[in-house]
Amino acid sequence: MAEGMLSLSWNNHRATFCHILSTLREKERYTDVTVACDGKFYQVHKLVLSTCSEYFEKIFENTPCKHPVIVLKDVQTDELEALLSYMYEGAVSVAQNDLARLIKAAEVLRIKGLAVPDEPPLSESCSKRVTQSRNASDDRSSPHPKRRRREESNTSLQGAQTSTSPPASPRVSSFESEGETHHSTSRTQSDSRWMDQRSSEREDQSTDHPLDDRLGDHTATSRSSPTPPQVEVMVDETLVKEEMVDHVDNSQDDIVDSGMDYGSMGSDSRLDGSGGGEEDPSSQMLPNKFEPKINPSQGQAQQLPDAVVEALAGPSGMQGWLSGCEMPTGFSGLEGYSGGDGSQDVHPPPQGQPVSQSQAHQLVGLQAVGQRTGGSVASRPSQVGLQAIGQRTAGSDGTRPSQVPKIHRCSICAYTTTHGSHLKSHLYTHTGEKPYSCPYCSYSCTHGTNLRAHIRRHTGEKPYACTYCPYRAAQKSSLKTHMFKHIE
DNA sequence: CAGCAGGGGGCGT
DNA sequence: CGCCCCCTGCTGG
Repeated sequence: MAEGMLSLSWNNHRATFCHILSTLREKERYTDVTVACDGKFYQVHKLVLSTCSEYFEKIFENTPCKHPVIVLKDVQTDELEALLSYMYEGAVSVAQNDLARLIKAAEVLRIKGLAVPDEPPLSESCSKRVTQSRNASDDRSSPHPKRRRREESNTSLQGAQTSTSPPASPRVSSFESEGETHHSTSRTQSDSRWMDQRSSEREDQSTDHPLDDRLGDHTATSRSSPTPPQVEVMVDETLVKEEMVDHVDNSQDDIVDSGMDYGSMGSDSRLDGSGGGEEDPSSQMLPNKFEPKINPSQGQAQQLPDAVVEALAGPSGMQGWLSGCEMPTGFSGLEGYSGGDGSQDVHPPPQGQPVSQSQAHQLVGLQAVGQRTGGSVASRPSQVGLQAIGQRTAGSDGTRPSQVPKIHRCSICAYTTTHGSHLKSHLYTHTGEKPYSCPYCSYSCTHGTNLRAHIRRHTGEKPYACTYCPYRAAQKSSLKTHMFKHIE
């Protein structure tokens, strides 16, 4: 720099940034997006999500509302929590058995560094990609040149990979070219420090691995290494890189475009974090509590082999699902945020019913990780999560009987109504949005009627007068009660 | 009494 | 179909 110019470097910038972000998340401060997952709601920041995932980035680009709610269906809460920790802190600990699931979820959400290469500046990546794409096959067979992956266990990996003949992935990027970057410790990047762990990975992203590879990979890792249950997933670490590499190529773009189901709606603050398909109305307004911990028990439920198998099957099956799901099941991409009414015109089978076989299949495919339950997918309210939050259905059999009143169903809970607008207000109970604000105080609510009743408190208005005495009540029910006195 | 939430009906587009 | 309004029931303080 020119003379007289000083380069000020904040040594702890990265650590501080990470810490503050985590803190903000814990305190749910400045959060501007809610991620709903299997009955739980997580208040997070668009900035962080979009920084760590193109998927989220696209969602936000296409979602005008200020505080969208993204409903994730094929991701389980423990996975989401782990991924959030990963995004906010750059690292997360995950049980080895859960790794496959986690990666799978990361793929779905296109989490950089886990499922998607943490792309370096475009110009660079593009050029490289082009040149390398041709060599994809080569890379595939030896994708880890530079990874310092756990050398111990990867022998089988390699075998598996070489044996597979994957479709060439469009997303090849081989930053493998040695020597590219090194550790994130370089000072110049201080601004983006909190993310740079990931960025350091880009060097190894060879996204061209086929699913099969992934399979092999997982199996190998999970089985061959009797290692401790906990695997440290550090972004800088080889472990992650390896996984990432393997997963990257799953047509993530498709996912983004066709939209996993997510619905978004405006919401303010409080969301029900109580989980479970059916919401207890009384608990709905409880502040959402973020649970930073990965739930180990959940992870255990699924044996590794299964997870691996699913992981394998998932991506490939998913594409079809994704592209086809929109129409048939009525999943819609961005819809239902406060601007609209959140209801979807779909004809999904009501609980537990008739999803056509093909649809069922697709649904199954969508349950990326863990919950592939065959035909029963649609039967559990909580599993409907992926669908846009509000949905409507014509007939239970999906045939749309010509004049049966349309049923609008909430896909978060079992609530149904024939009134579209009722669904809308009902959804407020899930999103926490309270559009009606009192001009006199900070009170706000979800019903205009209730607001009016509330305002009477301020105005002192008591519209309900007793016909027998001067008594007046602010609530009709009060007058009713009062009238009993006269009747007696 | 205050607040919440579901249901029904009317009206305008 | 969406919006608005009203009614009602329930809960908790």
